[in-house]
Amino acid sequence: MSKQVSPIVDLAGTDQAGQACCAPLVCEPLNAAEAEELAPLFKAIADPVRLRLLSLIACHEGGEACVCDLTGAFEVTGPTISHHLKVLRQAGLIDCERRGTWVYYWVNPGVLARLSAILGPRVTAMT
Amino acid sequence: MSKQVSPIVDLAGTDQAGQACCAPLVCEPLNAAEAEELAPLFKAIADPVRLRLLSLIACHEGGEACVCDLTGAFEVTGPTISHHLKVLRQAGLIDCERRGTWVYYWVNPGVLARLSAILGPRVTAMT
DNA sequence: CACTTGTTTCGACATACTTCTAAGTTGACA
DNA sequence: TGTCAACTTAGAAGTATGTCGAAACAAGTG
Repeated sequence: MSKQVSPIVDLAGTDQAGQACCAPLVCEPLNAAEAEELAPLFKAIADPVRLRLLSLIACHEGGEACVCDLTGAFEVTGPTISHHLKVLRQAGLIDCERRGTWVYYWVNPGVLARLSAILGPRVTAMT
Repeated sequence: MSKQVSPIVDLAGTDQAGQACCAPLVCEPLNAAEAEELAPLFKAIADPVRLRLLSLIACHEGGEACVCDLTGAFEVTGPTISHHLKVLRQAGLIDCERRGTWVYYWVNPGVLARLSAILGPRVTAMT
């Protein structure tokens, strides 16, 4: 499951072919395969710590944050933060890179947009 | 069927007071309280069966579905479906009503819209 | 090289979750 | 009233998750 830029990203929300892959779940029934694929993504953000981590990273200046910027904002230990970052990374929601002593994380906006589109009440047809 | 809007609904996505409650998490950092409140909602949809249940209910004609319409679509037993429906209901994502022999479920669209807005890349300022 | 700081991995523990079978409840109908 | 069908609740088993402390790994500095 090599992270890097994952292929999931191009399913951002604008369904270029009108495929069911991005239609809001209120528009047409999710099939089993789609549900099996989406559930782990929602599971990744279904934790208060991970939700805040995601938000902190996304809002941090430059769009990226080093682990040391994040650890201080929580009451949990470093290893726990590291574990949660790993979960988010394995889901494809964030990516990271080591630069010298520090490891920087940034959000993969396409995946987030896809989840938003799935839950969206209607296709936001704004070009 | 008129779907009895619950109080949560007015947090739909258009933040009437510019409150942090509805700003996308990529815009400003989620605080601990908000994260604690949102995580259970995401957890409720972080399961393939519940994701499909939600979708099946939302897409069913009339916007509502009886349990017997849902059970057949899954490989799990009736009690398991009932359990998942309860989880969705307790999260506020769906509501139900007994009418005679059958119990009908419908989606609370406001809650879904709120989650979508939280994940959304930017406030969709379309009036 | 040794030492310090930043970050991840490992192993363990308690808690929570998914699913099942069995039994209970509610309402329709003969 | 008795019986059947639709659902829900209760209890149990197996698995997954969140958290920690200890230890390992990585990179800079003296």
